[in-house]
Amino acid sequence: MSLKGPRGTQDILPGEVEKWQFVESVLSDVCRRYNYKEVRTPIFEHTELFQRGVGDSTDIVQKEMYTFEDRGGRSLTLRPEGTASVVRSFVQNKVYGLPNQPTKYYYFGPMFRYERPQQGRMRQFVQFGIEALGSDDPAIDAEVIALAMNSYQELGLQSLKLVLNSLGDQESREEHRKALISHFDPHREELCEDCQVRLDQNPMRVLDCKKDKDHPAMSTAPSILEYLNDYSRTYFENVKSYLDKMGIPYTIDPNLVRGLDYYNHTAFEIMSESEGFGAITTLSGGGRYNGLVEEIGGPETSGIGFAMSIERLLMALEAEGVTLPLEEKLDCYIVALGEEAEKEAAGVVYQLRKAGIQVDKDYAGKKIKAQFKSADRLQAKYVLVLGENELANGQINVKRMATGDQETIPLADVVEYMKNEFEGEQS
RNA sequence: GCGGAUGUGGCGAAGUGGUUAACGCACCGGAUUGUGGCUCCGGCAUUCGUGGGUUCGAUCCCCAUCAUUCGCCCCA
Repeated sequence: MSLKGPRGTQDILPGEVEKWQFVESVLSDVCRRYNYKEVRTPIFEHTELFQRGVGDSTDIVQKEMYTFEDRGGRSLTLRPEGTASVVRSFVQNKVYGLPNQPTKYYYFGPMFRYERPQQGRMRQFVQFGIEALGSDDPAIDAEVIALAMNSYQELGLQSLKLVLNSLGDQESREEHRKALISHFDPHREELCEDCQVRLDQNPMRVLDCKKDKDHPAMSTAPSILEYLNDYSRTYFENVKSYLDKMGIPYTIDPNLVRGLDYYNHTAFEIMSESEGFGAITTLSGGGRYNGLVEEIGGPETSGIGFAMSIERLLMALEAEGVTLPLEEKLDCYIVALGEEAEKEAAGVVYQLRKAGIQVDKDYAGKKIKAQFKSADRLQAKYVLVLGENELANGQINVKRMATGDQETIPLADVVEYMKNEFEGEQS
């Protein structure tokens, strides 16, 4: 094979795609209950949107974007995440002016990052995410987290860990930033190269460096939580108490820093604690991004959201041995014998399908035995046999595969008969 | 961007410097003349990721390249 799909992409074939459809339907239904509406935005945007939205100093913008120039000389980028686009859409369509704020959206679709693929990391991957724009009530932070946890639980995941932190507001962060710099600066030379850069650009990110995590200065580093001003502290306390009321357990991690620049106040990640999940344990992450809407050119509007990777969700389901309730059985397979019967069978198939029954037949000219074998492999619930004998008598043979019972009925009644069979089955 | 592992027919997996490259699964056909899941028999014929080199000769040795995969960084 000379032509393969690009690196880090995958085909999702039947057998696997049903899982995606199922997951998608469950997530949509959770959103319906929380009253989040679907929004669909383009998968490419002006590069500038991500530079401003996600942040110039982030890894995503610095080295992971799929950026290209179109024929008109515009710089476009395949979206690396969903929030920037949703916010852009919110501003562009003046959604902030509509009644019924906050605006609660969800989305589902492919994202693109130029990275080295490994387990749970693809260059094209699918995210499900939600955004709540226009409220700075801590209750909605809790709602977003609840929706995330609820989604995983609904799908059957057990080994989850919710990690929570507050990054504070602008003022708190500035104080904390100063404290961090004066704390780490004396040790500057002992830190890894990346951290030396981080110390200048975004000292908070030094905290979640895995290379330097054992450095003595790490454990004594000033925590953001100690630098929260009154508003930020109260806000965080309220978010926690809402979670407590809902009975959602969480772990506070003052070192949880999200990789995107736009986060403030509430930040959270959900990890899988399942054995054999692989090196990457983060299933989803999110947080508050007050100020992002203005950054994109809209009115002062607060926002919070989160995104999960469907690939990682499916990995977690696999790791926990969760089996999704997927229907694989075929309703009905029709076996036709002889040229006349073939023609007649085609009509029967058409009528049954129009009546809502799932039907398939042989198109390879197989003999009866082989046709039955196909039916068996497709896990057909019923096999209808139409041969010369039946044709001559205006009848058709109906076999229930699970039991092997069969009976011959008038050909004219077959649609009604099968409809009754399936109605009975569902009740 | 860095490091390790791997690359044989649809899939899984042996193997050797030298004529016909095991085997298992799957698939197709037959034994069974109009009825599936078991058994038996047969078929699936040239291909050893790609390019170059060493050699009388390479799937097996060397180099390069590509791809897959695991991990680091970072994230979803």
